[in-house]
Amino acid sequence: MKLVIVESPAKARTIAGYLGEGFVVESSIGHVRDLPRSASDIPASYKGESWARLGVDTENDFKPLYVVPGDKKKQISKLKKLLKEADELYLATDEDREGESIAWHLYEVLSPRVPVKRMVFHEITPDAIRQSVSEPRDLDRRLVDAQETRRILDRLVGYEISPVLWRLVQPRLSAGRVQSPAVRIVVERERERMQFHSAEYWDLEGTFSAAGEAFVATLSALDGVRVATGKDFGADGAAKGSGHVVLDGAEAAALAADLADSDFAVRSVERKPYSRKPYAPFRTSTLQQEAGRKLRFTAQRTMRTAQRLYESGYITYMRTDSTALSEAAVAAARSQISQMYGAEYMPSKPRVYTSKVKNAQEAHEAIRPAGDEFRTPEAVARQVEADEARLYELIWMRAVASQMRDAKGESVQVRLGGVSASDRDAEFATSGKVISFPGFLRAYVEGSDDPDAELEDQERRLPAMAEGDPLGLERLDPKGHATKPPARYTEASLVKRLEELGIGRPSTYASIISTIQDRGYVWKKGSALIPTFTAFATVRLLEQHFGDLVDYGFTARMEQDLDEIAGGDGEMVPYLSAFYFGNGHTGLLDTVAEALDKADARAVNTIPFEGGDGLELRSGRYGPYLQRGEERVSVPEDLPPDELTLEVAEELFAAPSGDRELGTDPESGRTVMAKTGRYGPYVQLAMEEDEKGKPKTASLFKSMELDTVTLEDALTLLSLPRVVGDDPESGEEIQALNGRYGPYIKKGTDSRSLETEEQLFTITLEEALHVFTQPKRRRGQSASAPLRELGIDPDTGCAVVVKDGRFGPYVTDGGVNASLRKEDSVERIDIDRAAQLLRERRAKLEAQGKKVKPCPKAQNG
DNA sequence: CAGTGAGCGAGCTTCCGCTTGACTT
Repeated sequence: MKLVIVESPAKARTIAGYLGEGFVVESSIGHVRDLPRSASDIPASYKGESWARLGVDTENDFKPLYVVPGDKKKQISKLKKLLKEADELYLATDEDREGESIAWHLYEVLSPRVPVKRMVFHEITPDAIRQSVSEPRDLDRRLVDAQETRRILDRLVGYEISPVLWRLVQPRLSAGRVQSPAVRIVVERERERMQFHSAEYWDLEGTFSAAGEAFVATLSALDGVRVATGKDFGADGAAKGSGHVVLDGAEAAALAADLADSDFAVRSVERKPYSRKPYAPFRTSTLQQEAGRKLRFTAQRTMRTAQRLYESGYITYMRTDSTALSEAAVAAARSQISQMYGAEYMPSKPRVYTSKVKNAQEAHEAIRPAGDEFRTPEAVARQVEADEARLYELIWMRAVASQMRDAKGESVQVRLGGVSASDRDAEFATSGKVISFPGFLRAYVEGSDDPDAELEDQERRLPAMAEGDPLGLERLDPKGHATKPPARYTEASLVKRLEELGIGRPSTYASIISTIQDRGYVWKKGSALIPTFTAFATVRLLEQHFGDLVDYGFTARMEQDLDEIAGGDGEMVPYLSAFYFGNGHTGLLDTVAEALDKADARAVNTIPFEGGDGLELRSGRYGPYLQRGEERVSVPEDLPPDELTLEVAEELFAAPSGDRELGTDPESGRTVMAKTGRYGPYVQLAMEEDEKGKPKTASLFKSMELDTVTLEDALTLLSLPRVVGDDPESGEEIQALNGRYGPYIKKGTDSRSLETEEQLFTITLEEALHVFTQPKRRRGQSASAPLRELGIDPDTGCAVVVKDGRFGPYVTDGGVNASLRKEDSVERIDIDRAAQLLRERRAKLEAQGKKVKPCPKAQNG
């Protein structure tokens, strides 16, 4: 038996059918080994290494530590079992950098004792598969090196720079070769919008008639000088260049009146043939863009739906950067064209699409209907769900249209004009388009991010006109226009931009969008991607200290270097060493150190704010806020940055967010306010402007909410502290109060927490005195009661127990404590594991030069 | 960012790129 391993289970099923008896086809389900993802993935024997967190031994030739992730272990043992029965192994993963690497990892993990062959194919057809079996090659170690270099570089960048963000911006943030430029693209667009000043300009829209047929034309020139359009204005709102005239509303209205009785005639008619080629079949990025524009799908929904179509055998592989069609696909498209649209829609020769995508690896075909005969959308719709049917139709239309003839027609430009009562020459222009042969447009019209551009695609007919023809004037309307800031990115346009820059891969476009949202860099309003204030702070830090990383050309340069490694003109270790330690330039390691040393957290988190003298916009621990002198006010997180104008800022200062009037305190006559502060929601007795001192405040109980708290609740809260009584021994007053850590009672400088907020009002003097006789202890915790007793630690001879603490469950021997790890649980942990954790903890304490407290028994003996 | 009294066990977060499922309700 010969064992063939491919990457995808669906592919394995198809190929198994083509190879038949004597072959078993299985899948690796993607990569089978990787650097440890998080601390819990690091084997215990490596935990102590200084480089364990990176998973790359930077001191020893960047040797990577590979582990088989938990979710892949089952598949590996399955493959191992099959390999025992096999007398030959074919590694048939994709023929690109990642595929070659998967093949190598499989080889390493399976350590086969039978002959191993590398087998590659680009088309999944019986012929292609049979041919590739008969023409195997060897593993390409250089290509594997290039992948490993890419993998390690990404790890070094991500895991060295992210901690800088934790220190200077916020914990849990992330930086990476791909995500950081993506965030920067969105931030830069928002910056442009923030700096944008709209310009107003006017023209005239005239309705004319020729031979009884009406049409519309726009004022294009006045006294021979071109009338300005949107393109003549800069982002600062000022007109740029010369040779045009800008009209304001009054001028436009005056001109309209002046032209009301003028005679108009056609001045020129210019006809041009019109022709348009179809679009290439889909690759991942264009599918995501079109599904976004036409079906309003997110990138994720598109990929999920395509995955189902692929698994059911309706379409070819959906993660591809190629627009190439196999011969069988071209034949299928052509036969469908002649059947459905007629032979005149079919070009004499098949169209060939060559990809212009940067860094394309082209391991697969374009995305198209599967098989040697395309199933019609109607046939597929009967068998699948709505989303799948719609996406299939889109894929089908695009693939079929790509092999159809060009659309043909004629476009016409008409100029017309007249002279006004005060002798001004006004020229108008209009254009039309007539399609004489629709060609591929019969099957497919591309969607657009810009609705105006989409309109252009429509046919527009004009009446028949010739130079010198007199025209009737039906009406003249002054039209005001305003220039608009560049549109925000959508998922579709961001994917397009990333692809243009060669950043990211087909398998990751959708997850890039998810990542930048999950990390809190970007949020969606409708389909627009809006950067958060955190994103501004992060991008600014990265621009100032890691300019190379967020440079849009970084990935392209890396790809060139990887190509050199793959081609034998470069080597991994010197390359990584230069990148990390530096070589005639500053390496990553020093750049990180310098950033930590020089960057000022306050400056980093301050976002430039136009026009606000003495006004600072900052991203802080509690979200974004504005500061002016001593005054501070929160900025709502869902306020798009470009809407934060000086005017809005003033409004925010005037009415701090979330404030609510609850009513009047009958005793003092003061207004009772509910507010949100640094420590959460609270109520307050308002004070007059000129009053001195501080207003009385009280935190809400946990059971209350800011939106629902009543005046009665507020008055109860504000009645605290309550005097419980006097201590008969010392004479000191005992008070019940609500504080930072919840309800408590206080006697002089001594205090004890209470169990419930209710007790603040019900506790008696006797009960309070009893509470004071007890030792201080944390809320809700009976005096250090262990969750479990594990027995005696063989290392120390002390009893070890599991306790629950602030940071979750931990084990302790009375001297040293150690938190349970992700892979541990209170129920399953045993004494051996606990002893191991304690050993590790002791070692770590010693390494940090801290004292290791011995456990009670060791102390005694 | 409103201001009021503890005592106590840290450890982990993060990258990019391949590929699918899932302890249960």
